[in-house]
Amino acid sequence: MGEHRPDRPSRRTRTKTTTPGDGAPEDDASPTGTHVTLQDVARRAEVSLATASRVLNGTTQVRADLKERVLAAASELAYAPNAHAQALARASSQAIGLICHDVSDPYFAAIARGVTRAAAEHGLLVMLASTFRDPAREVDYVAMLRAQRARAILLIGSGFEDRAWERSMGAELDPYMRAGGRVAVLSRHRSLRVDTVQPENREGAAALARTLLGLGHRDFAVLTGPRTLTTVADRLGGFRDALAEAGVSLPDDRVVEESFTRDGGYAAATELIRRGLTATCVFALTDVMAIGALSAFRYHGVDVPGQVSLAGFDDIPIVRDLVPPLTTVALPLEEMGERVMNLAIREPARRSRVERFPGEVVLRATTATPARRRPG
Amino acid sequence: MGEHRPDRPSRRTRTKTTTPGDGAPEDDASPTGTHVTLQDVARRAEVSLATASRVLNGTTQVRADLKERVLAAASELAYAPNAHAQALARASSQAIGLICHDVSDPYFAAIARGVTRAAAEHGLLVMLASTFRDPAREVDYVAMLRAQRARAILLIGSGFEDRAWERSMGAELDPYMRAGGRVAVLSRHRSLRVDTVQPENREGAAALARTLLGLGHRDFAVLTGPRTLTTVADRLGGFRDALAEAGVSLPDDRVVEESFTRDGGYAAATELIRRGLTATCVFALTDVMAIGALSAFRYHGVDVPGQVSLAGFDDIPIVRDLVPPLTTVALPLEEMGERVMNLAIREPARRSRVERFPGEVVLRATTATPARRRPG
DNA sequence: GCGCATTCTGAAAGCGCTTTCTGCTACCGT
DNA sequence: ACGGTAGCAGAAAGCGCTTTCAGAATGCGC
Repeated sequence: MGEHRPDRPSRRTRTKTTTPGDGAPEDDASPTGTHVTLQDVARRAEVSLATASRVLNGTTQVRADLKERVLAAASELAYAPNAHAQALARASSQAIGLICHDVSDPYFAAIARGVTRAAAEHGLLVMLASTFRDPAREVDYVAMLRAQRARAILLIGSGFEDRAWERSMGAELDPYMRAGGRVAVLSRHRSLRVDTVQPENREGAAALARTLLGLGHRDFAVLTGPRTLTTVADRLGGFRDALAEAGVSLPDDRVVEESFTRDGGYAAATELIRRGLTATCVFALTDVMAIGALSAFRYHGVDVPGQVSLAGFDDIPIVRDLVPPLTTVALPLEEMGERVMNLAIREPARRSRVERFPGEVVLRATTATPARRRPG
Repeated sequence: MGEHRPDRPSRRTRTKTTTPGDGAPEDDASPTGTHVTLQDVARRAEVSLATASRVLNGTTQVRADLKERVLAAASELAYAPNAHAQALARASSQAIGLICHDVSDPYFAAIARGVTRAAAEHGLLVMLASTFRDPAREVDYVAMLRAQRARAILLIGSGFEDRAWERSMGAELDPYMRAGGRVAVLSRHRSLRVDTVQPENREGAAALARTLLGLGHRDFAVLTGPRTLTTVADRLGGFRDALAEAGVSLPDDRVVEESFTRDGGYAAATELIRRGLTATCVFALTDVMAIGALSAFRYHGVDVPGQVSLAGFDDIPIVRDLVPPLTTVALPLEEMGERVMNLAIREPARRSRVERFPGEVVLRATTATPARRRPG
């Protein structure tokens, strides 16, 4: 019946619980406890819920004056939409999950940087989980992320070669993916048929081996992490195979296994020394281990590269600042992080994509031609 | 996209018809698109929604056989509760927000490690945001986290001493806190009345200054980050004041400002050299800058600590592996991360708590008694 | 055997939002 | 002038869960 009133009639319609005494100052701020809802905004703007929603989302054209009222109301009330309600209503969330072993490891930190950067570009929030290398915890996190209806789950870091783990991981991941969840992994392959960013560990390690061989080394030792990690298998395998091609063998007692950490590297190098270091060149499977090894060598008065050459893998940013700067196989970590993120939110392909990132051998000063004791 | 669920009313119909109890228990694994809901579980267990919910939450005693049926159904369907729906219904979420400048900075990485560890203990998920030192982005993230109804928001890293920023930050934080959101910060104080973990930057820097003075240095230079950061003000202030107490001044041209990064440190040190380095001791306001500085000195053939001593601040893990190992002021970064997390989820106090963490000067090998050119 | 307290179950009302669907007004062509 | 169409506002139906609330079933005392 009514024309749209050109003038504003008394504000506040049948407000149920609006604060009485609508004095001069715009008193709205409920003192505590409850959030401002879209309903509040709509009421204050004297429009329907639907209209308020439309204005705020720009879904549909809304008459200019209404639009303005809504916007004003929203800002006056400092309205923040409830992302959970939105996620529920839209059946999709604004968050992606990132699972890695340990954020404070420079390798993961660099990748996480790439991921968060890429996520920011898409207006996504990153939920970060560190498993501290506990497979069970990894599965738990996937469950949580699944519950959060994360738009995608990113698994960063080597998978475990373990049947039980693969099974329970699959039990979480399968239903997640079946329901439309996206999964992408960095650096793992076995048993997971998902989009993958794959550093060429095997080839990189092989290339490194050849380079080291080219320097004249014939006597190697390797500092490795847990053998259940696919990365270990690949890097160690690639290295060993390339050596074998040149007729150089890598006896088992030259491979020292420790945890994939700085301290692990330190311990492994120390163990090597204890066994009576004869190798002229040591390959630490990750830069982080190499850092520890370098310190161990220094501590024990073993000159690098004078007495022994040392090489790592990953090229985390810090290694160029070491003394001597570390020879390593460079991986574009941050870029890999961006790629895995982008893979995950891209339209799913019929079959899983694999993006390979070759490693580039970068020779720095921890390696030199073998100076002593060449194997006869 | 077709719905293939015969036993499930298609979305958004107004059919009130609950499917009558037709016997045929079969058809579960929905091929695609839609998640398993509690409704599905209840139906399969032939109990009500309420009962299923109660079983899964252990809210109330439920008859043993029903309980068993629900549990079985849930596991057979690989049910994962929708955290958004839970958050909505319970009006509280399982996630906390962590805002830092850059995860890949070892300082933040170490803190993030502590935070994620503590969060895991409480079954919380951490939503991580890197601002890349952009104040506007920081405010945006708070808005997002607010929308997510994050249980708490953790602001890690120095705040900006900037009126406009403080205002817009407050505009987000105030309503959030008023609605029951918890906020805790690490390393900032101005303008935010919230629970705080406070490294004693001023005192730490002062203690460092005194130690350095004690070594015999009288001629200092400082490598600093952006002056709008409170951390810069505190560390620089503390250092300068302690110097002043000993009658040593720190002229402005001895303070080089660069970004708070490794490259910033490198650039700042290079600039110092360009100006004709006369100081016998250089204080880099963060270890990360010190790392860059150390490399710059090495590159330019300046011996540390032979020609110049160098000290940092924070004691990030890597600095003990530098050559020479870096003298610095140690902060228990990981522990601080745990504390700020715990502060945030603890019952809010009537007035904001402040937990102070003193820095401990740890002398390593980048500092020595001044070997040359003593002033005066 | 009956009334009443005691459990436990299921129906239903939200939580805050999006998105039909319906219905209105204004405008168009003829 | 009239039907037809476009454009836009509002009512209401969910999204998947938790949690009252009321009702059914059981047990007890007398």
